[in-house]
Amino acid sequence: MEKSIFRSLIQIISKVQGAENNSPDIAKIEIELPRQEAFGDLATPLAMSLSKTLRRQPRSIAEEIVKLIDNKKVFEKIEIAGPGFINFTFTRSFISERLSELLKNPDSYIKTDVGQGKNIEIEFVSANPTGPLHLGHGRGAALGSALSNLLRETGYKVTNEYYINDAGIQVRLLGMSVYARYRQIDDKSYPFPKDGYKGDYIVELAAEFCETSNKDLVSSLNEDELIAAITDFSYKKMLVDIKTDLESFGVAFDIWQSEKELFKNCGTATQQHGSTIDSSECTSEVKRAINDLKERGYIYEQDGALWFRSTDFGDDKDRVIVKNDGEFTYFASDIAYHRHKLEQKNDELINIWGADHHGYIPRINSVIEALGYPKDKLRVLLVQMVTLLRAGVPVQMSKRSGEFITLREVMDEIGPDTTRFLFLTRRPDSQLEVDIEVAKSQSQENPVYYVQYAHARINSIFEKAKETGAVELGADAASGAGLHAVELPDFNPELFNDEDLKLIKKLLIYPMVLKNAALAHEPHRITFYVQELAAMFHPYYHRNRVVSENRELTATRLNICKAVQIVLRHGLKILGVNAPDRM
RNA sequence: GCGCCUGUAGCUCAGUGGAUCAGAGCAUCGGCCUCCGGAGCCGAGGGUCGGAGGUUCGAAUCCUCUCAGGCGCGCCA
Repeated sequence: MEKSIFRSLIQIISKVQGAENNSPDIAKIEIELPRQEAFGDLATPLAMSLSKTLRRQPRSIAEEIVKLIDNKKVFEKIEIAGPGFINFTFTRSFISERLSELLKNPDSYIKTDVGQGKNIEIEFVSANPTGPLHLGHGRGAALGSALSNLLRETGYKVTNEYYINDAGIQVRLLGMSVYARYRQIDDKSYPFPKDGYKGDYIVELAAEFCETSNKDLVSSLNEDELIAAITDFSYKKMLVDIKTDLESFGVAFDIWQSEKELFKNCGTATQQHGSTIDSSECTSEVKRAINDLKERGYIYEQDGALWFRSTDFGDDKDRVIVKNDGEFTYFASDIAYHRHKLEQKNDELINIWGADHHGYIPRINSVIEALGYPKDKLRVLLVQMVTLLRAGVPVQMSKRSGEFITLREVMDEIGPDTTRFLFLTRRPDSQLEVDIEVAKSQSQENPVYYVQYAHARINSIFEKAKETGAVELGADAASGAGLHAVELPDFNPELFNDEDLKLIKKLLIYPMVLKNAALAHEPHRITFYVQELAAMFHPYYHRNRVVSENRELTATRLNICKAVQIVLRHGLKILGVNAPDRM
């Protein structure tokens, strides 16, 4: 819908700007929703933004623009209001034509092409495989997958990626913890590692290893080998659990990138120690990355360690990548990882991190620049912390102490749909308090049900229509479950009342909402839109009888209902929430 | 101490590239089941947008300071 305004404005903007400034900045044409209905359907502050460069009064620019727009088929009226807003109101015939398009070709109507086929890679969750996912991870997972869906619907080619930190000390600590629990099965006094993971799941892992492992094989191993075997078993098991939880949560990844792989030196999986960096062909990603930076002159040695000069790119201090004991830091593999992603023909990278990693942003941005890429190639989105309460009392979250509430528990208690919706109705950068008791008790009046109910309700309207034979539904109607693909007789735009029109206009701006949400990387806008749409539909339903004796009116309203359902389904799908036909 | 994020209705939160409204849900109070699903609808009350300055014709929105909460500031991950 806003395209029609764009078209009109693009044609005339250069005329208005005149010869002295003939580079119409189309990207800067903003089209927005007026705050009040009385101000028309869509509005643009264009005249006001032009007034700065043209040094003219906004209202006079607006007048000139309005005079030049000549499209009576599309615009019912164009008004100048306030300091220089141009308000557009569409004609009924244009609205009805757009509604037809939405009904006949929903995909092409909804599809916008802000992405222009660009490859975009989103890395999210990436929790260490040392324990079950907790609620904070759930927030990142909800955001990441919704953003991924959103970008896919707006013309990007999206890859979802999970980075597995399977090479570091945390995994070793997991192994030591499980090993200790394993030994404790026979010897209760066996010491537990000081900073070990204390959760019950560690005990379970030990028991499981005990049950499933080959006894003869185990007894033939020395202690180091046994620890290695237990470590391997444990983190792989955790990874399986994580994948299972994510699946239940409706989150899928295209790539599971192992950190360990980045250290692989032509087929050997052992992590390389020592700071000697060779440049032979047969070398690990990590070493190649460091060599790359070295050649570019950003690496130096000091105090027996190898440093990356990130201060060249605005970081507070330089960062160590190989410690003086010869071990790589976590940062080293992260450099390699990002270099690897950049080499994969990705036009854009997005990382979704917990806010506790925000201090890490300058150094990773430095890496992008040091490798010769533009800084804005990578965008880090921060997800603020989730504070968990149970009946008003904060629950301490710590994997090490073993006291935390898992994503799995919450999904089991309140369901994946509610959990996702809960996360997606908040801006990612505001801290979130979740009271588990409240979330549970609210479940009957949860906003997600409100939206889903609108969808289910429409389905039952179709059933009613079919049952009463008020209109002839196409052949699809007979197929039973899920009437959303139903074929309907045409609608008659003359029958639209004010409420019909209001609802239809809300539907028609949906692509604009998607586009803006995609540009801002803010899926929560869809959540709010979908709630608003449901909040318009329910009252509409109560005041406007859909299935009636009047066949033409029935057909018209069924079409509107169908359009509402199409948009609701689409929006909910982006959010990763079910759109049930019955509840 | 320095840096990042956040302070909006009793609660949980939208709105924050100025103009064109301080809003939603929950909770509270009062109505609606001869009629397509009451997980719904209609209505009411409730906020000096943390505070103080500043810029402007105009600020929840921008600038400065301040108070409060969260999170960072390792040759940890």
